[in-house]
Formats: sequence, structure tokens, C-alpha cells
Amino acid sequence: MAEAEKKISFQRALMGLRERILTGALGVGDRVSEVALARDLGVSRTPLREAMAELIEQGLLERMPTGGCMVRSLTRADVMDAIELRGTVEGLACRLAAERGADAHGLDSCDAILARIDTALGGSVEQTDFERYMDLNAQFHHRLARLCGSAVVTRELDRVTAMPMAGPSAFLQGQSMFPHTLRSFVVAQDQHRAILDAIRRREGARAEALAREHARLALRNLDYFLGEGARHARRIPGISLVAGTALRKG
Amino acid sequence: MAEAEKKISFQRALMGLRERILTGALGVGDRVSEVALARDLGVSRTPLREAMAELIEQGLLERMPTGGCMVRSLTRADVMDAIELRGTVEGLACRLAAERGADAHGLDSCDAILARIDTALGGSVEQTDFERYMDLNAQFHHRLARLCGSAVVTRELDRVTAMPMAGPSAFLQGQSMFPHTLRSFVVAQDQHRAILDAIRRREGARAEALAREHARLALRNLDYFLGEGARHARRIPGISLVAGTALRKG
DNA sequence: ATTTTCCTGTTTGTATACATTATCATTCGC
DNA sequence: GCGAATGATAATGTATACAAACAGGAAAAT
Repeated sequence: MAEAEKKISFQRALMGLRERILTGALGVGDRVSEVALARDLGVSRTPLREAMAELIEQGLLERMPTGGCMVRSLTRADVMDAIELRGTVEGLACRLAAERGADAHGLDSCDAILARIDTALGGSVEQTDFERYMDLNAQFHHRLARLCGSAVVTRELDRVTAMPMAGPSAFLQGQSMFPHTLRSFVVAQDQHRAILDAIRRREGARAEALAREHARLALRNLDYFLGEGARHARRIPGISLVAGTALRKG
Repeated sequence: MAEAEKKISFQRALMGLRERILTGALGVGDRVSEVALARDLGVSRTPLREAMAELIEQGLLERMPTGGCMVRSLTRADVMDAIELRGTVEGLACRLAAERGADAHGLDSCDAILARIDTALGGSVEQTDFERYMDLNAQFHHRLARLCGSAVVTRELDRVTAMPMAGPSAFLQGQSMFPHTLRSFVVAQDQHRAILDAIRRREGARAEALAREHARLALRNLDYFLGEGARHARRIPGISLVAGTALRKG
């Protein structure tokens, strides 16, 4: 505890536990032992328990009826529903932004991010800055969520985005570049532009429909990594939580 | 602590704190003092802090940047957005139920509840069993949320329903019967039937649109109690959180 | 008179101690 | 031999003790 980053024990507990779950260090169904983990993470049980409550909210852990909690097992259907849910709430945010009118500054900053994504994409696989795309994509969705000006909607969108594998960048992390990836990036970028256009024209229904369809791109990625691309799935954090994926520590 | 219902301190803390917020015993903007409240509620700080975290999630409290938390202030726009959000997620649940097919047993039990609501409504103001309607309405929405068979969606719907003033029964509690209330009950019941019909016919878009519009009935109630019906607002728990409502303790 | 600094009382965040409850293996009974 | 009861063990839920951070005010200096 005399370290430099003793900052806040709660954050250390949260990040440490989250990482252990996503990397599979804690396997699906494993009961999370408070004393052992607290010792490993170098924090007390109190902040660890708060972190556990947070991760239960996020859907990474589930309470056991007897007390305590375990790493949650996800099915493909769970992730699919979480993606559909994210698309729905994102759709709501975009519809409200269109109907109520988004402020020009916010729209412009979204445009700016899209331009930078164009640059990052280059035009061929070799010219694509993958890390940069991932970062900018997350930024765009973050900004987009705030265009509607509703704290309630934004807050909820942040929540569902934090669900395991449901976020817009869930399948990008650690992924290297495949040809099919680049094509999906091009499609996604086109959808980004169409969504902004719809919001500008105050076309709420169109903005909503586009946002929903855009989220479903993630579903394709999920199925890719659960199927033919399974050998690359090791790089996707959290995919070991999905039942049927036999990736364990190692 | 030697009482009969020492059951679980966490639940006592949660319910006690929630009640004090909704009844206005803790005013908007008041800082929640942990030691004082723990003493009043007869629990320790530990379960109280967990309850506070829960209520922060539900949107009744907000963290202060300095630490600790205070009773959150809501605007009409906040409640309106929460209602719209609830309608959107309820719409998703209904669309999925229609598209994927709801099991016959669940549909039948929804029918049964609707029949009992008919009975509770009677046909005139005098014949209406108000308490019963409120209870059955909550039951119906609870069942409806489960028709889609998706734990992820159901869970999220339960969450947004718990948001202050956003639930389907938020404006029913403690309300006595007014003529306009009965009319809105009749409309709501008609929408209930239409939603179930759409789900049975696998008409997803219709089910979704109906669920959204149904939620907006709550918005009318909100505006009634913020406007002409303000003198009756005292009975609506939590409405004192809405800025502009000058209802305080007493 | 105003501002700044320091002090003190209070409050939160964290750690740990305690008690109740679940878990598991062993043993007893059938 | 198998099942159920039971006791040892370990885990969670709760309470309290401690320390660091914050708020608020008084006093001193400009």
C-alpha cells in the first residue's frame, strides 16, 4: 500500500478483477473468493466487494443464490441480445438527436472524427492504422451518444455499451487486420456518415433504423469469431465467457 | 439488532433510504450523511453504502465529485426521457417476443391478468378497485417483459422500470380515482390487448410501436401532476424530486 | 477590509475483526 | 452399500476501528 499508485483501492480492484475475468484467468463458473482475490490484488475486501457489485451490474459476474458470486457464463444469444439492446438504445439516442435537434458543435466534432477515420483507413489493408481506427471508432460512438442532449439516455447507453462484447469496439481490440475486417470498416464508416446525415436532416426514423443496423455489424463479427475465425478468437477479450468457446488460461 | 426482522441489513438500508428519498424526508440536494443515516436506520455503514451505490445506479442519488452523494434533482425532461427509454426497451422486448415467438403459457397468463383487470375496472368510477388495478397492471408489465425470453432484455427492462417515475405504475401509487384516471385506464387496457394481439400475430413492428405509445401514457400523467393536478401531487412518491415541485416535508 | 493560511472537526474510504451461514467430508444409521 | 445427519471448515455479511481527505472558520498578514 506504500506504492505510488495506491490511488484508489476501488479502481485497482475493479480493473484487476475485470482483467482477470476478461483474460480468462478466472474461468466461467468459478466462484470469486473474496479473501483470496483481495490478497492477490493487494486491496481489502471492502473495495473489492464494491468492484464485484459493479461487475455484477455490468453482467460479468452473477450473484449466487447462496451468497457470493461467480463468473457469468454467456451464450451467443446473450451477446446477440446485448448487441440488439445496444443498437436499440443507440437508435433512441440518434432519433432524439434528430427530432430535438443536435447542436452544431457536437455534429461538427463528429464530422471531424469521421474525417480522421477516413485517414486512418487509408484505402488498402497495408495503409490502415488499426489501432487508430479502434480509438476513433470508440470516440465517434461516445460523441454520438451525447448528441441527443439527454443525460438519462446517454447514461443508459454507456451502461449497455459496457456489457460484455456489446460495445462498438468489442471485437476490434487486439484484432489484427484481415481483408474482411477492412470491408466491414468501410461499411461501418458509410453507416456513420448516413446516421449523421439523418440527424442533420431531422429524419428521426431513418437515424434510428441506421443506428440499429449499424450495431448489428458487431453480430457478424461475433459469429465470425465463434465460427471460421475461431483460431483468432484468443485475441478478443471476454470471448472466453461465451459458452462453447473452449479458451482457457494459457 | 435483536429484532425479529433483522433479516438482511442491506435490504433494510435500501428500503429505508429509498423511502426517505421518495417521501421527501431527504430533500433534493441534501448530502446523505453516512453515519447519521446508519444510526437512524439501525444498520452499519457497510450495508448502507451498498444501498447508496444501488440507488445511485437507479438514479435517485448522485455522487458528489468530492465524495459522498446527494439526493438527485430531476427535471421534467429527465423523467420524460426515462419514460421514453422505458417505452423503447419495452418496445424491444415486445418486438422480440413477436419475432421470436412467445410461449403459449406466458401469453395465456398475460391474458388472464388482463381479464382480471377488466373485472377490477368494473365500468364506472364507483365500481373500480383502484388498488387492485395498480397491482395487476404491475403484474402485466412484469409478465410482458418476460415474454421475449431474453434474460438480457428483461434485466435491462427491470432496470429502466426502476428509474424514478419511469415505471408503469409510478403515477398510480396512492392516487385516488379521478374521472380522467378511469378514461386513461380504459385506453391503457386497450393498448395492453393490442400489444398481446400483435405479439400473437408475430407483428413485431406493431408490437414495438404500441409498447412505445403505451409508455407515453405515463408522460400525460406526469404533466397532469406537474400542472393542473399539482394539488394532488403530494400522493405521488418521488415527484418531490422533480425541480419546480415545491413539496417539502410536512 | 480582504485575503490567505492554518487548525480543527467532520466525513468519507479502507482495513480488519466478528458472527452467522453455507460447504464439504465424514460418520452413523438403515 | 447408500443415504442422511452432523460437525469441522471456510466463506460471506456486518460491524467497527483507523487514516486520509475535505470543509469551515478563525486569526494573522498585507
